[in-house]
Amino acid sequence: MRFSKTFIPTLKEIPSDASIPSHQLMLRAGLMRQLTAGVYAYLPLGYRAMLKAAQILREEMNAIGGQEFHFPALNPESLWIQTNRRHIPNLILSIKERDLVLAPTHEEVVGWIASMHIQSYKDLPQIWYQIQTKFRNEPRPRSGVLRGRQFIMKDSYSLDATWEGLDERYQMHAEAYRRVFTRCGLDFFVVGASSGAMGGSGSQEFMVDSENGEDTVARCKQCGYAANLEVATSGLKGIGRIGENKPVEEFSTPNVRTIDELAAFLKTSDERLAKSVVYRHGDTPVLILLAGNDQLNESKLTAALGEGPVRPMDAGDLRNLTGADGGSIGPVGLKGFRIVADKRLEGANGLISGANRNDRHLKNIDLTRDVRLDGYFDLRTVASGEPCPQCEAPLTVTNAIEIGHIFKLGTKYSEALGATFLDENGRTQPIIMGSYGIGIERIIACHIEQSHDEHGIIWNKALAPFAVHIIAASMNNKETVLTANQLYRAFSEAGIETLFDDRSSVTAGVKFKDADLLGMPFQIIVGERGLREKKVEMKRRATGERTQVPVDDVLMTLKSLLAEKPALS
RNA sequence: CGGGGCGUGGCGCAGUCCGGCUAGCGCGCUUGGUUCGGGACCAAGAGGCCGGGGGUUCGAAUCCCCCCGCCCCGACCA
Repeated sequence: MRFSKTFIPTLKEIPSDASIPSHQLMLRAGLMRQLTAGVYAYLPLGYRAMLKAAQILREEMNAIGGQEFHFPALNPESLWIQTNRRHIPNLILSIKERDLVLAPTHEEVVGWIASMHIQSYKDLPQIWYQIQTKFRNEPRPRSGVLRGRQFIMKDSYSLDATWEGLDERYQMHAEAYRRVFTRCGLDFFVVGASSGAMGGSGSQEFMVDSENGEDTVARCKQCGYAANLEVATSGLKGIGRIGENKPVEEFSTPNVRTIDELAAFLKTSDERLAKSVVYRHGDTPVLILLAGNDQLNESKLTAALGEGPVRPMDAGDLRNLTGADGGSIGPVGLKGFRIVADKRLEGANGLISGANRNDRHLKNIDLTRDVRLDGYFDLRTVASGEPCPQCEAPLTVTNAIEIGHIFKLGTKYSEALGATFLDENGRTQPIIMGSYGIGIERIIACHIEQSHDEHGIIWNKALAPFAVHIIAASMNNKETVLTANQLYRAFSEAGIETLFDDRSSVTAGVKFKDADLLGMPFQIIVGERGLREKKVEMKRRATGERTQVPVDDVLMTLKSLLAEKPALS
């Protein structure tokens, strides 16, 4: 395309609303503009990049037998009431004038179609996918395109007759996703994840390391263990039992509120101090016991307690129910609470915990003797440096951006929607589903996060809006214009996507700056200087390396460079 | 939803505390000329309900009240 006829509004200065590199560059390079919080208009250059990602997705989805659909974004509200997802907090945006909602995902629609037309095990398995705009009632959009209220997603759904089939479809997706992200040139990794409100039996996330990510993951460099902090575990040992088992004894702890204060007061480590944290699970008060100063992990707590909302108990309720304040709560003699403990406390004795009287604690607590527990669960949050659960090497905890998520859903949605089939024995069974998503904008933004410098974007060949950027240094020089035009035509005829900066209104300097900002993999600079020797300059954006190439050889040279396959990771 | 910041030509900002001439600066834009390989120069221009509403005042971008929008931190995150 000719630059002079293409809408590429570049910005010299950094827009004040953008704080992370990908956001700044997507605006500066004219890929997109923000309409309102979390909603972006994609301009020609940005949309081209997104189409590149979408095409890769199509190819890889088709390769595993996926069939492309286009489901409606407008859904009847009733469909979401049927699956009990209408009122999940911060999920659905709705239409005021009708009982319609904007779909945040498409399990419901898939289930609806399947319920009508999948009748026999012979109709299964199926992989249905689409690339479509999703809407979400995001409370706080942020980081440019990384968390928006409207975004484009490749979502696919597998339908199976057996659990083994689901495993197979899930595995196929995992592999397809690896190929997709590899082809996109992303440096990514896979973590075990929580299935959260989606339900289901297993899930993994595809992650990109980034300080600007809002997910936190624990990883082991030695054995490759990786998990979202929501589910990550560590090899930290339980605190076990100690020899003497004295009777429980109350003692005074004036003004002690936190575990650290208690440890300081007692002049001991926090090892045998049991921290009590108080929550509500629906209407049920719950006391959670943790070893020392371990941090409660709410995702794990939610999973352990089962269906229903989980939230911290407010201070007033706590006082009414226990007669004490936060720092003095404990499990012994506590009435009306469900009590759960972290696994590190399994069978422990000799513990110190709150006495349910302000400024008083109890010592010599034996969980097996003194407390009516509802069980031990893994409830703590892993911290950096703790031993890996698989190999004991220290774990590192870092931020990451989620670019894909795969779920084994099971039968939750098919049951709610009546999506069943007849098995070989003529029995009605719910279809076993999986769902799999990849955010298109996130692919683009993550690539830019991973591939830019102080001058601009550095596109890889797979996602670049154009493979080549021809710069006519001067449009006043006949020879330059002629050669640049010839090359542009030759490249185009050879099927090489080319952006030709043919602007006569700006100086060469502006074109060079824009070319670096836009970041196409190869720049071909046509100018008087080189043409005296019948040469043009070829610059690799990634390395800055420049070479003089005879005009007659440029096409061939480019072709071979563009054919180079990136190393598969 | 809690905390913080911001809102002034297309973009980036100053002016707001302490009210006062015609609301400034840089970039961009238009026209003419000179330049022409790393964001050129000269000259002349265009472009503003100072986020919105209400109030105080002789007088409001500036003070007071209400509202809206955007960004950041937290809560939340299919």
